[in-house]
Amino acid sequence: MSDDISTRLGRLSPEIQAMMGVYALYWKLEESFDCIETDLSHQECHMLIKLDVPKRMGVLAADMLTLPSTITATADALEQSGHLTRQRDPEDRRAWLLILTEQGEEARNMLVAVAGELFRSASGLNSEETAEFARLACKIRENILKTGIPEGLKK
Amino acid sequence: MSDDISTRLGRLSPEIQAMMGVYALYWKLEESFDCIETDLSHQECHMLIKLDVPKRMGVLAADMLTLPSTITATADALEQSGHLTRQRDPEDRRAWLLILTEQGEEARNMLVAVAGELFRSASGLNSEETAEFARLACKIRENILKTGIPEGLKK
DNA sequence: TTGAATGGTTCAAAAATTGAAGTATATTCA
DNA sequence: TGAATATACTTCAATTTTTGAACCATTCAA
Repeated sequence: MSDDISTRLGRLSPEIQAMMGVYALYWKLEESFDCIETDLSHQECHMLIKLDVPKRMGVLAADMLTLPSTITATADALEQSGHLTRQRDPEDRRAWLLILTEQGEEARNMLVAVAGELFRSASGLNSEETAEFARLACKIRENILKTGIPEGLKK
Repeated sequence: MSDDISTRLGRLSPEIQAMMGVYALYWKLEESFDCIETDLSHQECHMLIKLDVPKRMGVLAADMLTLPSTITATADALEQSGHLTRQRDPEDRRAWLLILTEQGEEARNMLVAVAGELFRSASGLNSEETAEFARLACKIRENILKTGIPEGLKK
């Protein structure tokens, strides 16, 4: 039964296999986020996890591949709930730096711990495989942050 | 500048590094989907790609970790646009099998080809790394399809 | 053959995302 | 210098997507 799945998957190109794995993992992780005891939205969780150090909103928008207006909404919510504060970037007073409060730090630590646990149980990989997967994932992430939209595919 | 990113990422656990890579890749791929010349929604693209062989709607719902009602809506749209047909599953007449039409097959082939290209350019991995990544991704996907929600995290 | 379970549908409410127009600060260069 | 342009973020209304509860039809179990 599950061999069926394996054999069918085997016939797909490695790229599509990789993509399907990524989608399955993403969807699973998102689903699991619902189970975390917290009243944060998914987008709010993502932002908290990304705020390991203060960051500009524009940087977050680029990183999360979303529009500035979405970042504004999410930051508003997190500011409202006391998880972060806005502070003008002294380097460029047009920009805001988002800075976690103590409460925000606590929430972030909890999320990072739970997310790590989620990855372990969702992926089922051992620590060696996890390390290898992480290595490639980092490489991919750096490539994505470095490059824009692939040529020939712009709107 | 980008060393900054690398060093910061290096301090995070492999699990979180893996997750961040997965999120970056997922977001990038979704963004790139917008650039594909087609009037299919993302969910419709996902469904087409998953329909390498006829599948029940329930199977798709489980696979895409979404609600039956979402699958119904997506299938309606794809049926409307002539990409697939519904056919009662002879094994269980409550269930529908979703079967691609010729037009659906064509669209799927195009999507699979473009998606492969997207993965290559977004990830920046060479073919050896891609194969390794795909291997782990398949393993993860199988684990996810096999297991339910991780214990202790149910609502 | 009746009651419970399963596979899918409907539809209205809720949530998330978009995009265009606006404010404030920076930068450019005539 | 200062006028024009670009950048960083905000606002808000419209669109899109997702959710979830009530529902119908078929199957399974006793």
